[in-house]
Amino acid sequence: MARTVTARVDALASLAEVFRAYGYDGASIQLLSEATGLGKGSLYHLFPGGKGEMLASVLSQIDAWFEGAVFGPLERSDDARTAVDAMIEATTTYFRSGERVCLVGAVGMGASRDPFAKAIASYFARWIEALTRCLIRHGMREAQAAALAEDTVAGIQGAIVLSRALDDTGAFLRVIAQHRGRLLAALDRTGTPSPTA
Amino acid sequence: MARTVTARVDALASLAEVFRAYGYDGASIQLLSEATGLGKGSLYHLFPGGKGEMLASVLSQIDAWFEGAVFGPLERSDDARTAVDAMIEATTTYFRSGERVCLVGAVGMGASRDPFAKAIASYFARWIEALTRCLIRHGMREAQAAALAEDTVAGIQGAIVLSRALDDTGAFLRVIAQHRGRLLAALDRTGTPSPTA
DNA sequence: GTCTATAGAGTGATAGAC
DNA sequence: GTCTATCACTCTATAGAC
Repeated sequence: MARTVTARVDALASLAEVFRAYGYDGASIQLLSEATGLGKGSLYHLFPGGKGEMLASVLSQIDAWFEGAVFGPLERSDDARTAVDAMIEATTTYFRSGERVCLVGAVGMGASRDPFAKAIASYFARWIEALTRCLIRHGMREAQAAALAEDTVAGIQGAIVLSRALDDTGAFLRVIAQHRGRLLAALDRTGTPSPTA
Repeated sequence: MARTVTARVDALASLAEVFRAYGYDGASIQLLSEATGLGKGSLYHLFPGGKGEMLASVLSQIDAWFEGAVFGPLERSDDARTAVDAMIEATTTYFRSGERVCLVGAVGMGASRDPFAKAIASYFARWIEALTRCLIRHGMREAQAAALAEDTVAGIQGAIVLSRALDDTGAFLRVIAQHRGRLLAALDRTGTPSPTA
């Protein structure tokens, strides 16, 4: 049992890599088998639901990572400026400045999204919610916070699309910098003034 | 010969629909054949390069449409505010408020993007360039115009990703409204002042 | 007849499932 | 490793315009 759980977790990183590189349809069982070093039989033993369960598990692991590294910190922070900067840094690192596709977003754009639609929607809803709450706790009006959060999350996704399309991580970094600047500027105009009191 | 050209053009719309719905890998020749109403033989006669040539032709047709409906008008307009609004409206309609995926962006995120990388990059580069020039012609500083244009194009792509993920066209409309507001606000702060002179 | 557009059975390879 | 389904693609045969 423990071995199964460990083996599953160990496999997830390799599975994620393949899904990211080839998409859901393009990721063949053979590729997944080679990447994990597990035979086809072992893969189906670990993931009886087949390829669908493999992707679902990967998406769930991604969601958990973001919960721990991005969403949670946003909600728990007591300084919105630091929290925003931490989010920017974490996502820039995670998405490798746009070289690395957002698997959740990519699956959502694809043909086979239906079985994963709930997981995809909740990932983005959670991200927007966490950022919104962070901004509100800083004193921002709810409507503005929600709009800004939605805009920022969309901007990060767009930055990935654009930098992949142009094959230019600079595009990602520039777009993200704009969003960071807007968030910090809006915070400066809000509630707690930074140095002055 | 003329018949061939017509048949090709007629087929492109159906091919595009299938590529959009199923992605490049997921779009089987059988699906493409059913959607166009053409037998496999006819498809391969019209597109000797196979599926790759079909997608390349579709991308090229999309590019041509945007050139005529978006990029060109942006560059030729003599009022930036009107031009920005026209771009917003054209893209909102074209992407059906985010229900319709951007095929160019989607292929760029996918595994089989390599053969189409040039076309994808030039589509986005052209869009950013056209918007940048429109803003510059209005009097905006080049650096600000370029940053704003890049940010806007990324934002539109992100809005599509987000609204598809959340299955909510409202997300698209809200994000696009934010970008429109920022463009117009920046224009108001620039060169030609709107009513006052 | 010639030629082009068409259809669709047939090819080998490879998919996912077990 | 085995199984069946399906993949992209080829090839042959034919229908109709001139």
